[in-house]
Amino acid sequence: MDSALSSPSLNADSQVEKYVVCVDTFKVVLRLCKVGGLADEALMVLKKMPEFNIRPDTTAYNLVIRSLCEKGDMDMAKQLMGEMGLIDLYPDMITYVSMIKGFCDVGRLEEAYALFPVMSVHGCYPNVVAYSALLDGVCRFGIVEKAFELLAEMEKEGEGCRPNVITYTSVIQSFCEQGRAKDALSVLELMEVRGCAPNRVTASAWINGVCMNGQLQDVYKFIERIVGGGSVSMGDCYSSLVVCLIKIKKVEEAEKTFRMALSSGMKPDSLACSMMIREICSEKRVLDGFCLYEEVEKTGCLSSIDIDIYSILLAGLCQKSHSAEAARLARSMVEKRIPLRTPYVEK
DNA sequence: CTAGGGTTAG
Repeated sequence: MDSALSSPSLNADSQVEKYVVCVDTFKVVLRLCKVGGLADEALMVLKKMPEFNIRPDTTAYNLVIRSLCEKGDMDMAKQLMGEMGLIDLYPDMITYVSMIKGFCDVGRLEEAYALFPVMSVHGCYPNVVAYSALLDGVCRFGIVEKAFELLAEMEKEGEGCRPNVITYTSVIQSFCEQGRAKDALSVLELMEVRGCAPNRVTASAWINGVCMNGQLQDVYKFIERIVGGGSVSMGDCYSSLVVCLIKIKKVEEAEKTFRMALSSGMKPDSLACSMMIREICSEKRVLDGFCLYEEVEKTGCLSSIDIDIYSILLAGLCQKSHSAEAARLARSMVEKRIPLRTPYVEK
């Protein structure tokens, strides 16, 4: 990056032919830096802009600030935010949300808090996203009472601040991860009181947390309860459970659960299907994996399954000389126009 | 640039 910027082809004095470098050109580069996690390079690019007589805009600053925040370099991010004023730019909601999230991520909660009065003074009134970012930090650092206080405050602030399903789900996730099932339950109850329906992400967060804490017995009660609410399907809950069981290496239980779900007419989601079949194949039970695949296919929920599964199955079947099954699978792959992954072509 | 989740190596 450094050499590219200082090379003769990208230089303020000798702009390449007739191509005009403008602020959007730089933003393309800044966006690339951001997705690539190159915060320092982004900063360098930003500093280069004036040499091209281009004044960075708020978006440009936000891209760099966000990169720095993601890297955890909050001192530099803070400095940059301060510098915006020097060229008559003002931080907007995106700037503040980035900063709040960044401060929370590194545990500097006080500084995250301190941004709220500042942004209000500048006419940028905190919204649900800003509050949720702060709340997320508060929860992650285990300050339960403060979390409930903040939720109440958001409710009081009115329309643009009211906690929504994403807000509540984040809180539940934090609590579940910390093994605070009771507190998580209070949040779920609070959602119900406020008329905010949990969704599959809420359920997944819960199931994950409880599984990780080894409280599998509680999972089934929870699933019954949340499905009873009518906003999450049984299939979604069992899919999350299967994914989770595989993650904690309880493969046998995962398989039992998965098969049970299938035979009770649920439609497991594509991730659960993919992971389950992949797992069975990795245990060298390719034929079992293939049978399960065919069974899953009958339910019609295979449309978005990980396409690598086909290659894995086909390669396994060939290797174990299950030619009839291999041929059947190959035919259906051709019909569905599913390409064979290159590493498997030889097989 | 705008909050929350989950896989992977023949």
